[in-house]
Formats: sequence, C-alpha cells, structure tokens
Amino acid sequence: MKPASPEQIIRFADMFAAMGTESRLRIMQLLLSSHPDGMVVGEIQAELGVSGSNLSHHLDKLRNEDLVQVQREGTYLRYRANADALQQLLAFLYSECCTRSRAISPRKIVNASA
Amino acid sequence: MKPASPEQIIRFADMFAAMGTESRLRIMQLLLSSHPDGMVVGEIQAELGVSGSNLSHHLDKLRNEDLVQVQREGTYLRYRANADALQQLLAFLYSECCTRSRAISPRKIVNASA
DNA sequence: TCAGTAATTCAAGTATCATTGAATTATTGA
DNA sequence: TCAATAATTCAATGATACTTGAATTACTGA
Repeated sequence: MKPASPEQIIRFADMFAAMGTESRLRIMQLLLSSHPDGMVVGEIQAELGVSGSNLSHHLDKLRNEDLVQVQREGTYLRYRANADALQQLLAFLYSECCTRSRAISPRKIVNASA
Repeated sequence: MKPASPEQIIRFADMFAAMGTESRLRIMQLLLSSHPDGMVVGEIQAELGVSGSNLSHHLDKLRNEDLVQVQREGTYLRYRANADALQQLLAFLYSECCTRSRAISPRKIVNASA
C-alpha cells in the first residue's frame, strides 16, 4: 500500500467534507442501505424531509466528489452510492489508522460487527 | 452492531467535516504516524509550513471534535490523535459500507495492505 | 522578576457553504 | 402539442468557516 499522494490527500479531504453534514451523511447512508439499487430523488426526499431544491444541491455536491452516481430513468433520476470511491476512502482511513500507524487494532474495526 | 443514533450521525458528520480540509487531514496523518507519542505544535508547524495562528485554529477545531487530545509539557503543548474517537468513526464507516450494506467487500479494505 | 520562547486568542476580512422559493428544464402519457 | 410530474437551476440571503497579523497568555531559566 503506497502512501497517498498530495493530490489524493486533497481528494480524500474533499470527500470527507462532502460527508461532513448531517443531511449528506444521511443521504449516503440511504444510498448504501439500498445499494446497488439506489434510490430516486423523490424517495430520498420522502425519507429525509428536506426541500427538493436543497436536496438537489446536496446531491450535486456528492456527485461532484464522485461519492454518488446518477442515471436517468424516464422522468426520474436514480442515485447510487459509488462503491469504488467509498472503498478508496475507507481503505485510506483504515491504512492511516491501522497499518501505516498502529493507532487502532484492525480487530476493533472488523470485529465490531460481532 | 447497533445502528447509529441520530445524535451519533451528527457527531460523525462533524468529525468528517473536521477532517474535511487538506491542512487538518494532514495534521491527523502526522499525529497518527507519530502515535502514541504525538507531536508538539512547533513540530507540526515545521512539517506543514502554516502560520502558528492558523495551525492553532485547526488544532482547536480537531480538539473540539475530540479527534485529538492535548497535554502541556512545560512550554510545549503536545497533541495526540484520539484513537478511541477515530476507531468509532472508522467502525461506523466500515459498518455502513461493509456489514450493514454489502456495498464494499471487507477484503478490499483489509487486504489492501497486501 | 525579567527576558525569551511557545502557543493561543483577539479582531477583522474574505471566502465558502447551506438554505430558500421561484423559475426553468426534462420527460412522459394523453 | 399540452398538461402533469420530476428534478434542477437561478438568484439571493444568512450563516459558517478559513486565514491573517497583532496582541496576549503561559511557562522556563537565569
């Protein structure tokens, strides 16, 4: 596992920032729990109870950071979590905490599901 | 593994936001790589090349989100990564991506160090 | 007590971000 | 082509957040 380049650090920081509000983190949770189907905007809106305009801005931000992907289905737009991007982010954090440093034991992450 | 409560979601979002700038993510990297010793402010400043005032504000934000802890050593202040908080954050992200949903295979995280 | 070093706090300026409601675009079915 | 629905975009506002330099606090050693 190579160390992250300066450009990658900036990208990961931007991804963290994109998940750094309650609304957007909840959007990511919804899209992950419905993965790989994803959800259309109206469904997300019904779950979160935010205005359409506001939600659209949040989705735009997540899309700009490549955390979600969008696909049109007729009148609807279907959003999905981008598993590849999330995997890179999670691997980065895991690496910094658990392998590059030994600040956290891997067991405490993986076995937390027990 | 219980689902995160609404309060926990907000807390994790705040933690992500705190790591959501290049400067602060690099601070976390430094403190993790020097864990558990940590670093004094002057050392961090020398590595990052930011102004003392600016650095102090960033450290304050990280401390407010409980991502770092500080301890005085004479004239110096020593900062350390808070492994417990990071473990909770990492476990949350892992849970959302790898166990609660199956968007990402655990192997892709853990074996990424191979 | 005083000088010197470490780091924070103060105060201000600028930029970025979140939210809102109205207007607009995109698509479908009749 | 038109009405209806889905979602975005526009434009503006208020709130945060980042950065900076000067002033201040905290500690140590002489």
